[in-house]
Amino acid sequence: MHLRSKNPVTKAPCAVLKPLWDRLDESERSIIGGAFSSKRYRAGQALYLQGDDCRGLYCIDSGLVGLRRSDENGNSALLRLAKSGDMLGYRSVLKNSLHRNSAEVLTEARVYFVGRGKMRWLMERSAAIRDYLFDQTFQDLDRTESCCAELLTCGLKQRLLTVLLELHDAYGGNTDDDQYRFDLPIQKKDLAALLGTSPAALSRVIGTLERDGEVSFRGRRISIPRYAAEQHVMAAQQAALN
Amino acid sequence: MHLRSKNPVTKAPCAVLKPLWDRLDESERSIIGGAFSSKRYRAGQALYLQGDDCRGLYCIDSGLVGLRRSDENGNSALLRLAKSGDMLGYRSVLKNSLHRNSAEVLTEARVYFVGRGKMRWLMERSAAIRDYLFDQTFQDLDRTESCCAELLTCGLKQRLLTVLLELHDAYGGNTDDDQYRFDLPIQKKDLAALLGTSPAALSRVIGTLERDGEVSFRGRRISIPRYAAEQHVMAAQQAALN
DNA sequence: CGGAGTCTTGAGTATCTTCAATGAGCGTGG
DNA sequence: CCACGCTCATTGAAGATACTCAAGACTCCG
Repeated sequence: MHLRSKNPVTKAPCAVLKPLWDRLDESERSIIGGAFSSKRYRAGQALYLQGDDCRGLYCIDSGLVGLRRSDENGNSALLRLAKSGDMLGYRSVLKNSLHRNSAEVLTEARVYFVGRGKMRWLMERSAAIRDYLFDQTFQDLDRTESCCAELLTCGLKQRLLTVLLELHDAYGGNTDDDQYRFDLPIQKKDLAALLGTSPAALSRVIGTLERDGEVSFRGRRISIPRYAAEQHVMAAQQAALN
Repeated sequence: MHLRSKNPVTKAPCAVLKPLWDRLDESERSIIGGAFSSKRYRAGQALYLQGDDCRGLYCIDSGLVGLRRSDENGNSALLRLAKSGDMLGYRSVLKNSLHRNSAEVLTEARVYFVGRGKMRWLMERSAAIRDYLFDQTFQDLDRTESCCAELLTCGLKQRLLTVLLELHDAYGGNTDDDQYRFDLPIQKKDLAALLGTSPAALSRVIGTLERDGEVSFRGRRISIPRYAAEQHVMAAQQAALN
């Protein structure tokens, strides 16, 4: 991008590290700059599998990655989607433990990687990096807790709407007219897994929502009437109370 | 306990801080020793409410505290139980944010408190305290994520068994004979809220489990046949893959 | 004993699962 | 280009699961 882009010290290695980058001093930057390698993944590949031991930290630059947990009965669910800017595996790095989830690439993705040795080394040197990871952990906890709360209190319909609006925010569709529009970036079977249900049930729920005019699917193109979206967001915000 | 127990520097102010205490040096101990105040709560009282701003950190010495989240429709659920050794509110302290959940005392409890100013001050001084909180956050995240995964994949029956076994571990009943036994420490309506269901549904589920011989309720006294418990635990452990 | 809160039970309904069949989309190889 | 196989998506039907509302029973405590 920039004129001096060949100098590794002047730019963040990937978008995900931009906020961290700004907090680092020159020497920290030069250390971290060379620690990352990057790789492209196609949909269907896995960054790591549940039960693997931890090789290092993955930073998603582009694409969508699903975190899947499977149980003994073959049941599995997507705990969440990770998108550009998210970091995966930092817990296993810091606790030196096995991965508790699988990370599977859902849409073609570019991912940056730091081996866990380097990662630990960086953690010991830089308070900025420690603080940054601490913040990330808090964010993950908030998100997971909210997800948990929604699972405890809401039905499929509401949860589907929540996920769709999150996808809309993340995948910035236009909100020009009176509809929120965007393209569903993942397959419906993955959307179903994210909601903890079957594709069949999802299909039916979408049917009833369309009948009620709360959402419209045309192929992958999704439209949500502004009134329905805002009503849903209002409720969620009021629940969070801030 | 010890001979010199009157010296505040030599003993941890409460059980919850024991693991932290062992990591601190003399000066850190003397600082933190005077920072805590303690208070007894009766069942039904609240430590704080969802939407309150954060006064400080609560450390549970004894008793059970439920973390409840309510949404706009009056629906509410217990996200989790906190027991002796757990710390509440540290996220709001560190992020300077509002409480996202209410903390209500379910059984008579003793709780230690540190104001958020002191808390921050301590955080800045002591790396041991920071690390300790970081660990706690990780544990919370793991627990919440597992809860979320279970909600996505399991029915009421399994979730009830999981909660009962957790309570058994926490509330140490005897495992002398071929039954896991303990007293249900909370009301059934709270147990229902913890499972995200109604007392009515819970009652029915218990009925079917008793009919199948997987659990037995006599008043508050609960017995779980060893084979049923171990089968359930096995499955869960296999799921965690470590 | 009375009252409040808690727990159980019943009946009807809504939601979700499972299995199976069908259809739609897509890439491969003839 | 089309036939084939594959995965994904939808739909139907039957059954299981869970929810709501409401009535009644139980328990604790004054």
